[in-house]
Amino acid sequence: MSTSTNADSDLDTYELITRNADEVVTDEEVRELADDPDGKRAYVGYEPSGVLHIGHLLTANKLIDLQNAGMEVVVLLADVHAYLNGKGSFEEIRETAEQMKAQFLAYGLDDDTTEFVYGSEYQLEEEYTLDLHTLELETSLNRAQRAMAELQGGETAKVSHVVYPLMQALDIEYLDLDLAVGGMDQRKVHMLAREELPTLDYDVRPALHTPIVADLTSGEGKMSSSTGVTISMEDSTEELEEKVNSAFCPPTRDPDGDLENPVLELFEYHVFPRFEEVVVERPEKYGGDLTYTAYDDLAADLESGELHPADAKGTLSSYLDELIAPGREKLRELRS
RNA sequence: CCGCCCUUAGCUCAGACUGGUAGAGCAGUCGACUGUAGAUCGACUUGCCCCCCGUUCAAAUCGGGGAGGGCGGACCA
Repeated sequence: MSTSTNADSDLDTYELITRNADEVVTDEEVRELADDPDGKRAYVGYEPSGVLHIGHLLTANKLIDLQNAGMEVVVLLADVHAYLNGKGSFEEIRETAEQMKAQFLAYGLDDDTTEFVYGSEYQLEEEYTLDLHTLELETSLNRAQRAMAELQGGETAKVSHVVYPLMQALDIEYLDLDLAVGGMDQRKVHMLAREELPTLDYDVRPALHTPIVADLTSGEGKMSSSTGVTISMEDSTEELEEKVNSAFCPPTRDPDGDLENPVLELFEYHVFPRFEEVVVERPEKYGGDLTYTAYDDLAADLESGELHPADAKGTLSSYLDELIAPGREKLRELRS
């Protein structure tokens, strides 16, 4: 398998750190980081879940970029946050967190430069708690509400839901970070952190936000609900093929309306960052194999008609399968 | 604590006044058409009608109790 490390050598550190990011806050701060990335700490917080899905893997790709850039990575296994969100008992949450950790390592996070931290290791201590109460005092309910995660259907807003983002803000200080990473859905949390940490005399850290990939079947962007089909670590090769094949994929990078092309997005954010070379295997009657080393070339060919969506899909599912295979194997071990 | 309103398909909701074991839109599934998907046609599926007790030949519907959710309870009045 041709997972890349060397392919990134032609990118400079700043480009590597920021590639595929939707938003960098702020550019100057991140450039400063890029000047001397060694030993700098970046993090993503995840609510433990037993099986990783494509959304987790998108931020994981970014973490791998950051490791390749020389940074240290902290993965917060946010058990206390999960608890606040009603995800079960601490025991249950820990168990899924351990599975999550194993899958991240199988996926390709570097064992030596990745630190996995449980929230409960420090979030229940007195100092943290008092800081949290200070933040509660400083933050309007309205502000916290805007930063909190969207509620699931039928769920009622609880006090825990507004405490949640405040804790995320504090984590950035307590984990001693230099960079906060998250999907675009986390931007309000990070902005809140940037605004409020100084009131506790803590430093402001830059943030980097990855895109939210459009819903596979509809192509609808950002707001895509959790009802959609999602690719996960436990998908079999066949399920993966089926899901990718049923994905929305007009032969264009920019479909009408607010829609995105999810197949292209998956190539851009999941395949090309991790493979030096993408080979489209095609029967002779359709023109034979094609080889790409850059996403833009593939997208341009899809647009021009040189690459048919059906061939793009077949290729996509086989590369995704390769990415997922180690984690799938790991899950099987864990469950046996 | 008090008052009013809500709870029916995965979702948004009709149906309740005038009891007769449930409907629409969207979603979903399957075909047709496309070398993908979508769009478009064609077909199809979906229900502890929040729970318990009662009235009745018969309860989603009426009565009582309970649970969950929403809104309101200074002045203007």
